[in-house]
Formats: sequence, C-alpha cells, structure tokens
Amino acid sequence: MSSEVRVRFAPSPTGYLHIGGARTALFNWLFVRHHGGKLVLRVEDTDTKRNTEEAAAAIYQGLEWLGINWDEGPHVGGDLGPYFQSQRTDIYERYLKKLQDAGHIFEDQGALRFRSPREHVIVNDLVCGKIDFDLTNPGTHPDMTVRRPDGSWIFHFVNVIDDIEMKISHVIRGEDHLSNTPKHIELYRALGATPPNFAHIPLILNRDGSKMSKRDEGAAIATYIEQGYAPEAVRNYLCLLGWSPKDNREKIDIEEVVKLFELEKINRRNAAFDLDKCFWLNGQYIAQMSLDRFIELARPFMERAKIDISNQKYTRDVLAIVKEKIKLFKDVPEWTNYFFTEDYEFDSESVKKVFGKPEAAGHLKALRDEFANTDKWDLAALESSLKSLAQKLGCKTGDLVHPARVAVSGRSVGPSLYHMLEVMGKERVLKRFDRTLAKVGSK
RNA sequence: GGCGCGUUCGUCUAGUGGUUAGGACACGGCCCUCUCAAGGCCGGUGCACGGGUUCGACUCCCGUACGCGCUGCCA
Repeated sequence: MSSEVRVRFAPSPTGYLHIGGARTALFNWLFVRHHGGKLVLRVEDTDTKRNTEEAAAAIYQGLEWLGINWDEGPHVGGDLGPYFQSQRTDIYERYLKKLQDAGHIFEDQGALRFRSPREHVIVNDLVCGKIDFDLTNPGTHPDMTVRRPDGSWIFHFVNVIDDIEMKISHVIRGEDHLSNTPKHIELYRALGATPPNFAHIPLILNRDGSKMSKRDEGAAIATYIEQGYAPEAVRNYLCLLGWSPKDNREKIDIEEVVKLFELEKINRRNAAFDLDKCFWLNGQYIAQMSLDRFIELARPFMERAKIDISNQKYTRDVLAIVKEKIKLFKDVPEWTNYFFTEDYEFDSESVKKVFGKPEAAGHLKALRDEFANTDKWDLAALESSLKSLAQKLGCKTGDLVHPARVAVSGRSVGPSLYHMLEVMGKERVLKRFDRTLAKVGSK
C-alpha cells in the first residue's frame, strides 16, 4: 500500500551527532515504531568539502548507542538507495531535466535556479498547525538555487527529490526548516508530486535560551558515551524534551513512549537542555537497573582502567555494593579499583583526618584482633562484632568504622563498611589492617 | 528590516473558561546515618505586559514586548 508510513533522518556528516539531531532522529523513530512503518537513514553529503567519514561514523555510533535503529540506509541497505546523496547524481540530473523541460529552471551567473510560481502556500503542519506563507514577493522570497556553478547540488532540491524517491510519508524535522517548507512544497508541485505530511519539532536551546552549538556542554552525544551515561536514560530524557506522557511520569520505559507517542502532543515551544535533570534521570536508571545491566555497562570502563576483572564472582560482588553509589560509569574505576589491588593509594587527607586522632590506631588494632577471632564472616556477624567491641571499648561505632574504612580502601568515602569487608574476605581485610597499622603505628 | 513560530516556577512540564495553578530537576531546611550518596518530610519561587470577549480568564481574540527560526550558490 502507498499509505505505508515512511520517515527519514537525514543528517549531514559534517561534525558529530548533536543532541538536537539525536532528538530529531528519536522522534522519527518513535513515530515510525508507533505506526509500524520504516525509518530511512539518508546521509546528506552533498557538501564534499565539509563531509568526513569520521563524522558519519559518529552519527551511526550515536544512533546505535541510543537504540535508534533504521530499516533502510547505510549498513542495512534497502530498495530505494543509494542512501548517500553523493551517489545519487543521476537521479538529480533526471529530475532537473524534468523541471527544465517544463520551463521551471533558469540560469543565473552559472547557477541554476527554480522559478517560484509566486503564490500563497499553505503548510499544514502536524505540530505547528496551518500556516499561510505569502511567496508572491520576489524581493523577500527569491527564487531558490538548485545547483551551483560547480555542479554541486543545493540541499532544498536534493532533499525534496530524495523524499519523493524514497516515498517518505512524513517529514519530521527541526523547526528551523519550517520557513523553508513552502519553498519545498513549490518544488513538489512543479514535479507533480504530492507533498508529504510535515511535522516541525521545536529546537533545543541552552539553559540561557541561546542556541546550542558544538562548544556547549552536553551538545555532543559522544560526551554521554564517554562519561558513561546509561543510553536508556539519555534517550528517556530526550523523549521528555518537547513531549510528555501528560501524567507526571519522568522515568518511563521506551516501549511505553512508543505506545503513547503522537506528533500532535509535541509542544511548539523550544526547550532548554537541562543537564542536571538528565544527570538525575541517569541516576534513577542506574539505581533501578538490574545488576547484570549494570555490569554490562561498567565492564568497558573497568577494562579501560586496566582493572583485573577475571574473577567474575568477585567482580560481581564488588559491583553489587558500589552500584548505588555510581552516577556515571566513568566513575566506576575510581569506586572499585582498591578492591582489585593491594597497591591502592592512601588518600592523605583521609589518613590525616582519621588517624590524626591518637586513639584511632588502637581502635583499629582492637578491631583487627576481634576480627581475627571471628569465624563467621558475613554482614550480620561483622556488624555485631564491631558494635559489641565498640561497646566494650566505650567508643562510638564510628570510631571503629572510620579507621577500618581507611585501612581497607585508603579513603574515607565508599560503600557500607560491612559490605566491603564481607566482599573482600577475612584474609584480605586482616592483611590490609596489618599493613595500615604498620604504617600509622600500632600503638 | 521582512516573514514565520513561540511565551505557565531558574529549567522541563501538567493544565484547554470556574483549580488553594499540580509534578519533576535544581535550591534551602529537617530527619535518617559508619563516610558519601540515596531516601523521607517541609519550604520558597510561575501564568511576559496591555486591551478586549465573558457572570468569570493561565485558558478565547487583538496589540505590545521579548525569544527563536528563516530570509545563502550551509544543511
């Protein structure tokens, strides 16, 4: 059927995947998955001077990371390719000929231009509503160039032709194209083609309302990958920029979004990107994700930090107790490295703070002796023996906990002490206690 | 300048003529606590402005201001 829903994401590989582009791709994806159609990825590489393969790779990588898969395009092929504009010259020539034969094209200093019919054009936008554009004045709406003197093609022309050729039913793109749309519609008409449905989505701005550009914090998807955000969290956040489930939910499964997503529910106003909220949502995802998923996302960061994770059981136990502390996966090595080596660093501030107290070393020694005599090495046993020792010594549990924490990890911040001790095991803990006592003086 | 779009807490948003204008992030305070977080509770801040329409406007209309976009042989 020709009523099939077909949408496209058409990036230009001139930089990296921008957060705004990713959101546009995501909205196309949500729409097409909701309707069971096809998403086409088309690479608009007509500007050969500015296009790079690395940029294209970054786009694929960013989309894949976000879980935005495409049905036709690079890597997957399709019947209506090629999916690179640089390879579609024959098609553009054919369409140009068609326009020339019908008398729509004239030459101007070597460039080819399309002669506007000079009428009103109504754009019926699925997000913005019905808009009447008056194109009758050549002074304010000049005839658009379709081909440069050097033979390269102009975006407006090839974009429309590809959308016709690729049978695109819905053009979902940034609002920066809204004012271009009547020009595009003129082209569709001159070619005898029915224009697709249009949906122009609001732009993403900085917190201060300025346009987000490449240098702004959080603008590139690559940053989120490097920082170790959970992709599902970033995707969730992006869904909420200009769209909402209308019921106050913030964390919402992507399947649910697909089910509820409608273009008509997209806001018309530009949205400011709030990295704080994205960060918070990411924390929510990490806190609530399964341990298996957590390990999956943490592993590459540990490998990169050269942490020996060959002992799977131990690694799993370690990650289980730091999971609730992690906000960004890039912080995993920092939170776990001392579990995997006896050569961990002692933070001088922490040592000073804790062992600066004259009684601290004695407390640690007492705890060492207490633990040496406990056979049962689990959470409950460790906690009760530590607490009863504190009572016996007439000190606060903190007076034992803090020295123990520094001894065993080299720092004053970390997961619950009892959990750390349990995971590390008796032998390792006693060894670390002894080594620390030797260092700070056991008396 | 012209044309287009927009305007609810600092930010993301709910709200479609009658609400104490709701939620979330961020922020402040308190509680919890072995550290750091998390969590719980409490708190402040908002309908850009001016005219209409109406018994009644955040909600509808007009204007102004402000913001953003387009106005390229960038995409």
